[in-house]
Amino acid sequence: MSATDVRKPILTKQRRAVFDVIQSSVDHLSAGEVFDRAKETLPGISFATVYNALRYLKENGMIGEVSLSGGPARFDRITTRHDHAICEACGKLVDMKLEIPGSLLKSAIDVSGFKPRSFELTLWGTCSQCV
Amino acid sequence: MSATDVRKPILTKQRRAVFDVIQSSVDHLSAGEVFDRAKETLPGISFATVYNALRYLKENGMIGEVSLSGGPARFDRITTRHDHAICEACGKLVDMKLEIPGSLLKSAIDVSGFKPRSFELTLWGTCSQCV
DNA sequence: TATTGATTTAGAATTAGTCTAATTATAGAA
DNA sequence: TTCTATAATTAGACTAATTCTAAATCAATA
Repeated sequence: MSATDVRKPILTKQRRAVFDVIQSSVDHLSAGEVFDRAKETLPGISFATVYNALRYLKENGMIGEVSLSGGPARFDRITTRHDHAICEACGKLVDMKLEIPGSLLKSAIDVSGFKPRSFELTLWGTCSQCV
Repeated sequence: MSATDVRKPILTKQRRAVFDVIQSSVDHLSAGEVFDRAKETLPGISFATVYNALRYLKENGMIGEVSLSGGPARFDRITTRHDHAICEACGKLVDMKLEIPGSLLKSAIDVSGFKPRSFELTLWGTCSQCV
């Protein structure tokens, strides 16, 4: 789907169930966790459909994805640009909305030579519970 | 191993082979790619040893790790703090050394409440070859 | 209603990474 | 040097995460 394609996403009942699971959770769920919760409303839903739905929703900008090292991908109900802090002790993932200076972004674009789509600052460290 | 532990890492010949593979590649190799190349100098090396060595070298600050969504972890010969640009079309990973303003880092620490260990700006977009 | 294309399903397959138990290598003590 | 303890390596089984396949179902529309 190209950037100029503005068709409204088709939400089947399976896709809606997956979407609702993500929207209703503050946490960043893995595909397995989404599957477990989606089954509560749609007991017959299959694992493959959850994966298909996650990909579809992501491609249509309805959910976000975060990948951490050493674990499954996690899905994010926030789709606007934002940042993450990751606790290396307990794995906690915290959303942050930081103001990234335009000059920093400009130098990233200049140095890489990339056409930018998005960007994110990630902070690794220890959360207040784990210190 | 704690931050105050300054013992010199023990480099067996397998660990050295793995280290050399990563040092001699500008690309960010996956564990599988490291295994293939390490076998060229050490034909008997096993997959498990490559994983063990990668973990050991990482814990001892001799290599870095980058995780992208939808793919295996990749290893990085650069161990000093730096940033990455990722091409969403071809998967290319480009190293960048950006000057992250202290004020930005401070607000990330304040917002998250984390004790920081490291941080990184990631830029997603399209590289010059893929535009 | 019949057709067509998209979606879902179950389960197999694949990929990435970890674990286990036996073997081998290494460093230090006797 | 030989013995002993510890650590590292190996092969292969295992687990977890994700993707693929082919058949069945569903939904829109001719």
